Amino acid sequence: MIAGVAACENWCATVLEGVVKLSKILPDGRQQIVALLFPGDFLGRPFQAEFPYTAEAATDVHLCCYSRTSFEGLLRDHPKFKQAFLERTLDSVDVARDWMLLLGRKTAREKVATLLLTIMARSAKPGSERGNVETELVLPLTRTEMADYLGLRLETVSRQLRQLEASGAIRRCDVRRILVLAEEKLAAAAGPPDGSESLQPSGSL
Amino acid sequence: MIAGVAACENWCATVLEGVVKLSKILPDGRQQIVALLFPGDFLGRPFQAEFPYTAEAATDVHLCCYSRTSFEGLLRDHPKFKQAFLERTLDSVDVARDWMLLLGRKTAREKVATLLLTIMARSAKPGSERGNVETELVLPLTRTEMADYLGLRLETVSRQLRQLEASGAIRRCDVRRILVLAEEKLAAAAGPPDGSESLQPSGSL
DNA sequence: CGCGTCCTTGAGTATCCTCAACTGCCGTGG
DNA sequence: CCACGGCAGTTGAGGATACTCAAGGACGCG
Repeated sequence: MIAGVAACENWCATVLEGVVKLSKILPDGRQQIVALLFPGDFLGRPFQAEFPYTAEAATDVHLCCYSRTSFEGLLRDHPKFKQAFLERTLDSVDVARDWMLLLGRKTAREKVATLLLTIMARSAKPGSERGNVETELVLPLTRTEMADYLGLRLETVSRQLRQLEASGAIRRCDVRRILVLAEEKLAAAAGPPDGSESLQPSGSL
Repeated sequence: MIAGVAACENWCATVLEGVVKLSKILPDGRQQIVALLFPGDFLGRPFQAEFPYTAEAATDVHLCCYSRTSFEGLLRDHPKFKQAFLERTLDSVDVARDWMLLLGRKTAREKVATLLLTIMARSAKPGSERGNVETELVLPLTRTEMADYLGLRLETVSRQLRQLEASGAIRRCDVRRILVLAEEKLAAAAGPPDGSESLQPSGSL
């Protein structure tokens, strides 16, 4: 179990529990979270000494760690494993580019609503078939982190959450806990769906 | 040689000449260019029937095309090739995430300056060792396309270019041709460099 | 109890967007 | 040959969204 910032140059890991954020930080303090890693996601950068991000635990995290070189050996020796890793990496590209659309072209309202839907989708247990009942979702991020993920300021995130609540889409039970009252309203607030929806949101890097 | 929009579901290609833009388009018309493909870059999405982007020629383009399945066969049968493709794909993730930082956290000025530097770097001939002389660079994009890549409006791009000219960093010879008078000024306008600079800008997807 | 962190809310503002007019260029066709 | 329309770009005026700054509340911890 690890909490805090990790260097992540000579090792890789699989997230077992919790959420890890990957971010880029400018010298002047501006920060952009570039990915959220949920259980099952891979953390690391094979075939390169430099790890080009800052990895930080967003919640308490359990990792399954291994050395970078041994992971590279695994990829070398097991074609099927390598194939799976390649497909995951291709998915990571798609996920990053989806987020580019959000960062570049969506309004603050749409950004926040999209984030809630994304967290809901990714933190759902794979097996649990949820009906249309109200879903409670636990935010793994602070307001500042949400802002850094969405390209907004924390005050803006706070205000948009309040407005989503006013619209009846959600209810803020608690700072970290949000009840999704009307998923369709939330989806509407998230803006028009991209024409080419990817099927499975799996495989972050 | 191909110009126009391509479906790109059952084939892949390598860009031989020209520039291809990959974009995501929302039903309401909002558009985000998610990658620019220069000569040597790969175009396609193996292991998936859906191609999740719109590919469009930004300039006249020469492609080396092959069927998706045959490319997948190549990956299957040639581990070294697969390795190279995997590393390129990993680089693509990094490139996309670098751009996320730009989209989420940079000002209009910084965005435009960064774009110019990026285009300069990517369109430089690999062999040509350029001294500190003034470099002329040819934009492969219209103002609208630059805006769609940067998450701005075309008017804003136009104004920022004028201001960069006023600052003495560049000179607009022509709508499409820009003379970089002072690369260090341009770099300054592009904002603080990211702490973890990747070494080679190669390998888009 | 006091302090620090996170969050909320308000007031004022700046950046970037919207709308609109105008220019230059180019290809078409009278 | 020149008029015309369309497209790309520039520029200006005005406005909206999101930011900045600031104050205050809630909560946890020493």
